[in-house]
Amino acid sequence: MAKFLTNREENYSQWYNDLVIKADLAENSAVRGCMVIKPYGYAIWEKIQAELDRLFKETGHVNAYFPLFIPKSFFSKEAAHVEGFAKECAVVTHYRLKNDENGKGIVVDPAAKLEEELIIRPTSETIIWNSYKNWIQSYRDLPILINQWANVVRWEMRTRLFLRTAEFLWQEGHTAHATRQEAMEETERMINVYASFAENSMALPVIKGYKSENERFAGALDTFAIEALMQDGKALQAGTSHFLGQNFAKAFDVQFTDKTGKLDYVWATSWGVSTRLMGAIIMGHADNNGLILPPKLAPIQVVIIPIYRNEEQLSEISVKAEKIKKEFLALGISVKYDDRDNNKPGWKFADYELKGVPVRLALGPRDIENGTVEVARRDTLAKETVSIEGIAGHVKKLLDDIQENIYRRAFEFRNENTFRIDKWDDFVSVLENQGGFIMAHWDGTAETEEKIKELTKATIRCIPFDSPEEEGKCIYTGKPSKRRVLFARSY
RNA sequence: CGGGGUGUAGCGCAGCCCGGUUAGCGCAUCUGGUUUGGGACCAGAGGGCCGCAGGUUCGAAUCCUGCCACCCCGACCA
Repeated sequence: MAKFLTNREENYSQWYNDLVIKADLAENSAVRGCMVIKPYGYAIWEKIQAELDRLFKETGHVNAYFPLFIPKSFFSKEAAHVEGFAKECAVVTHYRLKNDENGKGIVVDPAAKLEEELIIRPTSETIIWNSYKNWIQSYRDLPILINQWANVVRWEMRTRLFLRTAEFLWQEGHTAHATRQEAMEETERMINVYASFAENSMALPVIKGYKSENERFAGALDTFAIEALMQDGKALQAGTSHFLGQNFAKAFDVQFTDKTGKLDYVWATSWGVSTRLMGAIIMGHADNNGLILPPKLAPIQVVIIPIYRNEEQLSEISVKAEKIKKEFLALGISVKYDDRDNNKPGWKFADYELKGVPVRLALGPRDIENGTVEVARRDTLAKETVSIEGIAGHVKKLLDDIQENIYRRAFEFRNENTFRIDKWDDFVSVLENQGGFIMAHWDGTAETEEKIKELTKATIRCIPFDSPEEEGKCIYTGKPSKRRVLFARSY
């Protein structure tokens, strides 16, 4: 089986690329590093969006929209921020084209040079804080809890569908608060929202923690992240939440009068997840037969495939199938009845497996006769024949079961591939031979972190919130350390 | 951005080294028929600016130059 997919064990990254293309999620476009997200892939993104949007609103946030373009001068107001993003910015310098004088197509009109160049947003802190300046005068104007769904551009050297593209879709929350504590609470709240989304909806266990100074967001005082382990033993940063302190308020001069009448700078956070989550879902669950979508994010949760020898049988099956379909819809289960006659059932079975549809029902003459239906689950590929009576309830439970099972599977995989390591040689050999998460001591210096990265390509993914205090010696320098941190090679 | 590879029908590829009839194969597509419980079969048909732009030549998919895109390995990064 799976003769259309590269084997995962043979070539992991080719397997990933094949899967994205063959499951019809996305493809490369004519523009370097930019992808076309195809309807099936976009449908998954829409499910992700819908659930996250619900969670954001539940925690008091509202949506708004800010411009795609950021004047260059805004960008340079926060020093660390510009430093971090300068190398990957797309810049608009002109606003008009004209016919080439040699009659060969069109050229940029040099007369139409912009007074001030516009940066295509790689992230929106600066353009947003420029607005916040006008919105905030008093503590009564706070907090501001805004999220925006947008596209951003980061001119990446090397791109991969969903994991790293020059343009990507994301959401970015930008909040403003009266106190340090409130902003810190918000930063924590949102990393928790991301973590529970990852675990409950994406069925992927994640580790929450602080980023080391090196890995922090440009302009942040603290960055929290969730890190997931992929099947090839590499880590994927799945979401970040930043405590920005008063950096952007100071850069954009956003002050407010507090309850005591004193002027102070506003405290800020920002937080985001992107279409990269698609990559996490793929690499977290999929197998050699294709995608395995968590039922909660599957655009099609159940597919019904008719098996028939003639038109008569088909119409009989179709009547039954449409009836079942209604029962599913009544329970809020999304279902597709695939009665296309250009492919045989076996072809459809393989195709829906490739696309990761959690549950497949096959309905044939045998079933019509016996009042049964064949139920196949994508996660285990197990098949059973059950009574057609009460099928919707049965499948609903099965979907919950699949959601739970793939989470458990990913959880066990992560546990089996998380190592507590105290010797440098072991550290290197685990990274070389199997990958995975490594919990090891670190002396807390950026130099050591840098050196370890240089030698092993592993970085500190995060300092887990729940990493207990424990006396130890740095894995590389042997200097004293108070807690273990999470190392891994990463995407 | 450095090193390596690739680009020929919707997809996967052969042809290129050594220039020369009408550019070929498999899958897919269309038509007709037989089929349909794990990627069906037979017969026929359609589909090509040989990545793009220049150059060499009587003649270029094939040789040369430039550009574009993709893949792999580095540096950078969500």
